[in-house]
Amino acid sequence: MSKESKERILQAAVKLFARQGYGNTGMRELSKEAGVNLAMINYFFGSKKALLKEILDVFFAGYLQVAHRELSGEDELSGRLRRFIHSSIDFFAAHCDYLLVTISELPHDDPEITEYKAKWGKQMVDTMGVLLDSVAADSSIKMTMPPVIFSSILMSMMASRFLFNPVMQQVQPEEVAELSNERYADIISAIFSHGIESVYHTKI
Amino acid sequence: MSKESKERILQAAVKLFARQGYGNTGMRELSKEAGVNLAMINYFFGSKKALLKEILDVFFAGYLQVAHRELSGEDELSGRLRRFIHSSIDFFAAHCDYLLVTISELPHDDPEITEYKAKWGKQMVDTMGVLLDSVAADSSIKMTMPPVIFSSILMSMMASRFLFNPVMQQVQPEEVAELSNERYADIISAIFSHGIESVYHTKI
DNA sequence: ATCTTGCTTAAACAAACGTTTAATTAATAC
DNA sequence: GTATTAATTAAACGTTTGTTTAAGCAAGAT
Repeated sequence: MSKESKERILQAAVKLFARQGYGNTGMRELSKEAGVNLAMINYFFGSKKALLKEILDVFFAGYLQVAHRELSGEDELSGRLRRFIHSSIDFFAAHCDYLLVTISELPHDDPEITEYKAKWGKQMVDTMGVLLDSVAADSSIKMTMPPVIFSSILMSMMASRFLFNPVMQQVQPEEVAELSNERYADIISAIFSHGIESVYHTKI
Repeated sequence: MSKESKERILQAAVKLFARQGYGNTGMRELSKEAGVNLAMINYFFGSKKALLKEILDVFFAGYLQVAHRELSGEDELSGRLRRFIHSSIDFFAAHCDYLLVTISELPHDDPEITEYKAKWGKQMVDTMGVLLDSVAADSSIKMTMPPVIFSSILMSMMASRFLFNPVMQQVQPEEVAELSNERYADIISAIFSHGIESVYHTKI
């Protein structure tokens, strides 16, 4: 039952942290949700905070893999960008709770977690930076929008659907449900690539 | 000292909730930060959760006022959109901690808070919906991107700078510091308006 | 059969949690 | 000056927090 228990704890943690927040979720509630004894959580993960770190690791490691795959191609930029956005949104949809935990805990500056986020953030920016290199080979042009800004904007556009979903679900449930991830990815792709074109005065 | 104390509590709460999260912040820590006796918090606000509600109210009420002001004009769409984005980012910068608290707590589904977020979310979408009406008078075109999606995307683009700032500050401190809010607003404005043009095949 | 290893359990730990109480001080009204 | 209201305080309320302990259990190895 070893692997099963550890996995169940992780699943329960992602679910509860996403819906209630890390700080608002207790370990007893967590152990009950996972159907596991309280002490098993610290047995497998060491501490509550380490459990959060594990979640961040799983999310970033998985997503960086997706990003590398889609951005490393040698075909034309517009196709690569479009594929990247579609795959990102697919990944976000498949790991929605992981995404919500990550984004919710992003602004908090727990000294233990901060280095984690910085480490992953750097890799994220480096990975998406190759896109920017393709758009603007000239470094003087690239100063217009440094990689950190470029990445943040694209990232938050892609994540917006899932971040605001809990609220928007209540505001206009039908409209949200009708729009597929596919079409959402198309919209983001169109807005971003045409928008970027206008910023760099370049055809993508 | 009445107004001073209540105000100091609110300021301390926004600061700590933004940096540590609502659930990770205790009332004793809060009272110490505010330089006020522990019991004063519940004396003025009733409960910890009511304090969070107050923060959401202050942020949304203030921001909706800004949004109404900038979107109610009768001048051409492009100017209105640009002004709206600039004013939004100015407001976000001036109330950064409020924004961070709001966004961080947005995905959590505390039954007491959910109705609050839905109420404000609806007003938000209604307000920004007038923009969409100007872009796409034809309702069949508007179905391409319902108001909830339109609002979410624009909102998260404008907020991205402040959401990711704590991380990006560590990744590329100089690049982040060099970019003014003014130029950031210009970038968002350019990306969004040209991007939207491409989605609706309309000149804004 | 004994030993070892990994998993699971119930119970306990001190510390911190949000909230309430009752008493005291400060300010305002009559 | 006295009565009334508002603000502030220290102390205690009962829970719940995250973590640790020590004992028990199953399974495979020697």
